[in-house]
Amino acid sequence: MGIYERKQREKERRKEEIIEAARKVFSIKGFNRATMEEIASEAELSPGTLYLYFKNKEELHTSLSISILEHLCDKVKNVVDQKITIEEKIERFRDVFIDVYEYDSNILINLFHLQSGETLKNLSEEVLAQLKKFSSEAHGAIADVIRQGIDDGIFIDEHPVALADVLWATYAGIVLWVDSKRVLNDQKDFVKSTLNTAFYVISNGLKKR
Amino acid sequence: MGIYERKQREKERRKEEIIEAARKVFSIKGFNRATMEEIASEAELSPGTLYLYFKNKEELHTSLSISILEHLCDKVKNVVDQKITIEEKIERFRDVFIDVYEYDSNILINLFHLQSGETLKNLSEEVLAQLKKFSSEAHGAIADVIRQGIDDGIFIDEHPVALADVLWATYAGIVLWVDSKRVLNDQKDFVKSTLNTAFYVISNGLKKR
Amino acid sequence: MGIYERKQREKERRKEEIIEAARKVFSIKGFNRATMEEIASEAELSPGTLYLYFKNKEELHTSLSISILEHLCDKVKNVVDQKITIEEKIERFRDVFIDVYEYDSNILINLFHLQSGETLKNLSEEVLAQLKKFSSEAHGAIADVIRQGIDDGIFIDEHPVALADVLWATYAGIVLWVDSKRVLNDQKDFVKSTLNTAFYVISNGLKKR
Amino acid sequence: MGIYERKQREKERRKEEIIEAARKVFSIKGFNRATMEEIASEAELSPGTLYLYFKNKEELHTSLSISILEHLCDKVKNVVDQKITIEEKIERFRDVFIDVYEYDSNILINLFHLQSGETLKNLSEEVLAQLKKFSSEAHGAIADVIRQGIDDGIFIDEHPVALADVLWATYAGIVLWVDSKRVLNDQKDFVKSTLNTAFYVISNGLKKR
DNA sequence: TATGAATGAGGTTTCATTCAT
DNA sequence: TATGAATGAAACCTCATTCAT
Repeated sequence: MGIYERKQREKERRKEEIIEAARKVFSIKGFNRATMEEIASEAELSPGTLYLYFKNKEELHTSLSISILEHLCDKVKNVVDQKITIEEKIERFRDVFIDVYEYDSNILINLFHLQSGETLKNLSEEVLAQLKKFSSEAHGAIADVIRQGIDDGIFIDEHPVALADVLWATYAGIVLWVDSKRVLNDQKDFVKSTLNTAFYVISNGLKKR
Repeated sequence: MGIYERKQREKERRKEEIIEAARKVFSIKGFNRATMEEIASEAELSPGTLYLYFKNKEELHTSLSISILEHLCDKVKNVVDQKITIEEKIERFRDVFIDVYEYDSNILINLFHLQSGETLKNLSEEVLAQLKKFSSEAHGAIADVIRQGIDDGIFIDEHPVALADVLWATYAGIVLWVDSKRVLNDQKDFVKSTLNTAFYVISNGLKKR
Repeated sequence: MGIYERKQREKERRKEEIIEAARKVFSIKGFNRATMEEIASEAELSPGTLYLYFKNKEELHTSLSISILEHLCDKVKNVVDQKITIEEKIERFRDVFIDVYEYDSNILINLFHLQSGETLKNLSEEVLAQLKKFSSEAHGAIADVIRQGIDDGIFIDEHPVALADVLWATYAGIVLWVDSKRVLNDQKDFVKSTLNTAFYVISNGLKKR
Repeated sequence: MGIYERKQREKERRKEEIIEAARKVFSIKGFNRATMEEIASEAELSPGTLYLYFKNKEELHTSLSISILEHLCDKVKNVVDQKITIEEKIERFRDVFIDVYEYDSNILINLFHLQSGETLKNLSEEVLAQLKKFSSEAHGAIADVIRQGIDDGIFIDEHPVALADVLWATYAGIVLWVDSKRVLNDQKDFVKSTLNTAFYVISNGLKKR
């Protein structure tokens, strides 16, 4: 391994460390209440160092979101490659969503929260590109499975991309909606059952009659 | 009308005016970038005055959210009272969601965005109560319709509240998800068609086979 | 006096106070080393308040420069109006320059120091306009006197504006040059004698032979 | 050449390279906006290396100033040695000033700008000594010529050092004054003509009647 | 009730400088 | 000698909120 590669790898490792620290802080405080100083302190670095690796707070946050999106994307693509029926794949998607939610629900909530217009202006090209990449890959994989279902004559004749949107959006919606209900109604952890119901309804609804 | 009632009514009117000004500013700037001074100026009041009517920025924002939630709630309940079939009612819910989205999509996005854990701590009891009230009323109305569908043997045998959750969460999810896709992929205004697809799938999925 | 005028006047007074505090701090520390907090503290105000009256540090500094430029301008115009010979007026200009230098040499030095390209970009239109106004008025008044001298056949046939430039630049140059010499050679306060010599040479040089 | 001399020479060469890089960056950005990292990058070195050759940013800047001052000094002394009349020498001084201005006006402006009190405190003895040396040499050379003119009965009976101050300060003043006018009035490149006028007035004014 | 000037804590960010390698 | 990652102090500026009038 050349000296350049070693440095590059070292740099990646450091980035990961910072992202890990950011995960903890953002998770507890949310974007606004989290401070760069706090994240730096969590990473046992000085505030200035963060800026050697991330352009600004916004970008650090997005890099964190990307890391979870990448994770999600990997798992979704993994489902596609499995040798199982279409219907089973749809069920596996549900499981992936539940897994990821359980892995880090707060960051997932932030992921959906912060992908709004104004937010994306301060991001570097690189980060924005990654965001798009993983986002469209995950989405594309789901659309592919649905397309297959349509081709097989199992699913209703709707545009597969639109159906993938529905699936994905439902996921996002349940995560957020349930989060707010948890606060308002002091109910806890019914994401799982709600997702189950949702997927039951949707997979039922996808099928031709 | 006594002097007390008149005062009370006057106060309500003033609150409405402020909320209206806040709607404009939050809609354009989002929660963080909007300033109390800007809202005050839009309402042709001084910053200090806002604090006579709302405890803080957070609460003003939530009051705004509530006003749209109330609107949504009214419309949902209106659907329930109509003399139409269950299936038509489900279709009407879709129309209500589309209407409200078109009325003020930005605020609606904020409504979902900001109902997250940390945010709700600064709210007064009164505001929190209202939030819960409209939220559960709207949700309950939907659940009632679904329950009816189940009782009529049309819909699948799932818990009606859970099914209402799914419906509602799907709505929230599509609004948010589509908003972020708009930014990432430069696509515009396909909320409507996505909602259509979603409701088609779901209403299909609700039905017994 | 109406309420509006009173407020306006009050605001002006407060601006003056801040400028006065800034004069002290900038005078001792120079532009870079002076901090807004220090100026605020000198003015017995909070840092935030400074920003109610001045857009930023740059503009506060320039406003200070303007106040001395205005003073200089007044005195120059005053000389022009006096009923004395052209040659006496030139001598009076010298006295004005010496007076102003003695009034606040440090700020005067800053005035010349900071009127450089990059600096002026952050200023508000209003401030920039004032800067130009006083600058060109003072300069114009000097040019007028010189023009008179040329018309009277006393002075050499050069463009009066160019000659005014020379006079003015000599002033600026001596203030700065002498300031740096003071540091390098530990000489003190020979601005006056240098200005005297300069004006002697120049007024001699202005005359036709 | 011994190993010590070679090292010394090598060190000088490296210093020159850094100064050259600094010239470019300071010239474009000015003292404050220029960063050590940028200068290092321009010199194809690392930031840390700059500190092996210069105590700090201030001293690097001053070294740059000195290099131009040395250049100026050389040229001035060169004029003195020429076999021409006193009056021609004064004219040559003007040409030297114009040449140097044209060579690097920005750095020259900085040279005058930054020789103010506070700035000089961080300089090493060595650098300060050089600054004084070239400064007084150039100035002394001019004074010598003027002294000669007085002795020859051509020039007015004033202290030659004071007259040299006037000449020098006029130069500094025009450079700065013209720079600020350029910004305020959008006029360009009339340093030359202003310097011409100034020298015409002054050389006229130096002469006895 | 309404004002709006003043507050001041606190955040992000920059960058000259250091030091282990 | 050279590196360059890391430091960390410090600065500017914002803005929600208060309170005397």
